[in-house]
Amino acid sequence: MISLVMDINIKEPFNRDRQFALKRQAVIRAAGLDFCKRGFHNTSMTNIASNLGLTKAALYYYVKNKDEVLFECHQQAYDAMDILLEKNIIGRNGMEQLENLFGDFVRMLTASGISLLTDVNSLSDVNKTKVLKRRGIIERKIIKIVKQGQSDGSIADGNSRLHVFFFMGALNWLNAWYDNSGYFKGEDIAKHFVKQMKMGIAGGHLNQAVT
Amino acid sequence: MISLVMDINIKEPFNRDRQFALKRQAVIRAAGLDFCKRGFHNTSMTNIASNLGLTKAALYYYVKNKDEVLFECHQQAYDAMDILLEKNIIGRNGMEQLENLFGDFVRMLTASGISLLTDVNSLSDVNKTKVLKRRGIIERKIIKIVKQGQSDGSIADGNSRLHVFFFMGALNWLNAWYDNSGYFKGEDIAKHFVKQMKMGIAGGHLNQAVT
DNA sequence: AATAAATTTGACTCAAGAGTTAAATTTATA
DNA sequence: TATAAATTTAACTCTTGAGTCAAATTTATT
Repeated sequence: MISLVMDINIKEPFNRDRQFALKRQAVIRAAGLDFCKRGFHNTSMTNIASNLGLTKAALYYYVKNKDEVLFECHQQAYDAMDILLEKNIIGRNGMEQLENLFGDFVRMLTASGISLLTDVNSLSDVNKTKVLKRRGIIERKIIKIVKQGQSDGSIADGNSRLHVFFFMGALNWLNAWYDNSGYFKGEDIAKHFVKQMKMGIAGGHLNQAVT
Repeated sequence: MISLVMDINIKEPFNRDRQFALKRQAVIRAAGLDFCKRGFHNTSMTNIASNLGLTKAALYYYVKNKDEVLFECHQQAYDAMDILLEKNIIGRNGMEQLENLFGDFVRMLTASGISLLTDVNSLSDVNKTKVLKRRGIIERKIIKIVKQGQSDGSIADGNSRLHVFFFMGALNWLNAWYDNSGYFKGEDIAKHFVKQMKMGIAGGHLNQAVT
């Protein structure tokens, strides 16, 4: 439906609404990195602003308050995860799906500048409820994949919830220690983590000897 | 060297220094649980005090300031981990040692009321340095066990640091979601987690088919 | 009973940081 | 050039919570 006469992309940088939205996104992402590195309460709005080369007043041109910023950080991460969940509904069996998904999670967290924050208690009550609800939904989707894998034999029996909590712990912790400029390259971590995740819960035909 | 005439234990409750120390420990532990549940900055000194049935002023009879409380929480966890590291230097091979150790970690965290906090950035610079140093030492001890396991063949090749970061992530995350009164019993989690940790990095003779 | 320790009461100081505002200035758009 | 959007400056208000303090009271110890 895109007309060839009227090129949309070339006008993009002149679309102010679009620019506003992009800058807002950048603000959230930068704030997320700050929160991840120093913690929500150890990061002031002034900090966030000056890390962006901005002023506190300018920051408030893009966001309502600090609570909204934290909330949007969570949303950003969950949006990304939802997309990856959508993308990875394919796969020979539960395990294959899970491998792709988990690898994508790691790649997303190490490459996109999106932070998977765990500080839910610093949110206002309303937003905390929303975030926990959404986290629960994502959690259940992952558990569903695991259960599917247990049905098709690609994933070992055992409490599916604990299976998931274990490797999602690795993911949450990754976000805390991972450093862009550090020793490990994102892709290497992804490969390693997928393998360790997989082996940890691989189905019976792969681990009869060990149980 | 303990004289049989002078019984030490029976006088214990009348030893004021000892009572003071015990109460102080209880304060730290209670604070740790609060920090774990709501976060350091979302827990006021008044909160901690009233959760103990005390008054803020009484709290300051036992601790110097809030920074000290957070610092001692970390110390408490690391003291416990050090003891478990000492206890588990035995074992047929690296993996067996690691299994015992990891299981003990889980049991300790689910049973003792000791919290493994991750908020290091809310500490004063001096204490943050101390905590990170100590965490590094413990990390290296665990990595050493893993490397030993890789030598004796009980643990799979691959970056030992990533091996450790993966399952220690599960441990840190456990502390965030575990709830005393919740669905899972500590011992069940321990058994499950040990298994999943083990399978994730089991040595070649156990997982040739999967690599 | 005398003394020391443990704790309460309640009022207080102080600092940090969120959030606001208005006016001036710069930058982009048409 | 005129207009609207983006940003700065700088000063300001308000709230929260850490930490202090002194005097009174309760509890344990000898």
